[in-house]
Amino acid sequence: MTMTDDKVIVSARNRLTEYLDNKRLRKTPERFAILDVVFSHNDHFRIETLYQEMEERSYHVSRSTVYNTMELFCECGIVRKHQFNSRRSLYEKVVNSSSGNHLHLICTECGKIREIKDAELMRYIGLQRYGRFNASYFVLYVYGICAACAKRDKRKNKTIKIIK
Amino acid sequence: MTMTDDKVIVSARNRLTEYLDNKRLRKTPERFAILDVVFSHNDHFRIETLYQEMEERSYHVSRSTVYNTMELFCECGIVRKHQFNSRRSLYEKVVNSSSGNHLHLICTECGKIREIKDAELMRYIGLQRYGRFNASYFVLYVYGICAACAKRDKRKNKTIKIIK
DNA sequence: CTTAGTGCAAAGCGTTTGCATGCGA
DNA sequence: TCGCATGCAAACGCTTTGCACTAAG
Repeated sequence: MTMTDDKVIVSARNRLTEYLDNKRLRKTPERFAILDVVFSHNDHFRIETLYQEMEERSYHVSRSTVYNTMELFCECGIVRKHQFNSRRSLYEKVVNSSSGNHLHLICTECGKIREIKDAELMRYIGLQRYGRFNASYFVLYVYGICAACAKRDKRKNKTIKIIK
Repeated sequence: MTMTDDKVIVSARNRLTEYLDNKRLRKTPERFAILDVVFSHNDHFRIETLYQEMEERSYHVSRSTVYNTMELFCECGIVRKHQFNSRRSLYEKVVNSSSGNHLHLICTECGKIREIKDAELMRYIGLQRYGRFNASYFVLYVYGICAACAKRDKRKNKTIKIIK
């Protein structure tokens, strides 16, 4: 079930090539260079991070190109864009059709994001039908308080009570 | 099960009052005036819209106050903030604990958002447990192509084929 | 009387846009 | 050659911030 990193990136390159062929778009070196950097990440990443990493590899691309390319990747389905907070977007690679359909636990206090795999729940959601709406993928965000923050809050509340 | 609009707003004012009391925050007239405008909406709305509507009512508040207040309302749980696209945030009122837990169908082509109520699915998701993470609410976004866009795409593809 | 809350304007910053240039097909 | 892509810098627009002032408790 699990692919090696090598196979994952090769598969992604193939998917991109196929998509570009279908849409009659150009297979520019920039697109494939950015794809490699994208797939070196195993968690969420920012646009700016990608840009910096490209610079570190001495492969210069403009920020515009990174933005354009990430939009293309989204349409192609090899990455997914998230808007957890208003300021900036976070992206994540999509290894296979089911890898993107996980749920995110988002702490409303510290903002930390944890991914959870729940195959059964995901299957349940995936089986739903929404009339004439043609669903391609879905995202489940669960907001709440993470264990660390809950612990901290508890301590703080105790202190306050003692002071009073 | 359904409350009249009057009861909904009264209930919201009470919830706000209680929250402000607990947190030892001030019950300013601005907060309650904004609350009224918020609850005049039955769908998603923007910050700027709230601001304009306050002006129309000849009740001037600064944009900062609207932003501050909406953040307070989020913490209080009477509104929910959504980041469907990167540009701006959309808000919606939360009438009761279950009203916020619906799913959003988001068209990736035209950006239109439709809300769906699926009590069974919502209950199923709500029953899940996530270890030490204390879940308070969740949001399900389903991305895909809406009926209108699908129709338009179909037409367009036909035309292209004919031309070729 | 204290200080949380408000108003205003400016700053911040991720993202988009316009246009000249470059390069894949 | 054609026009999609890229690079660069400026513009954009939502949101945040700093500071003086106001008013709730």
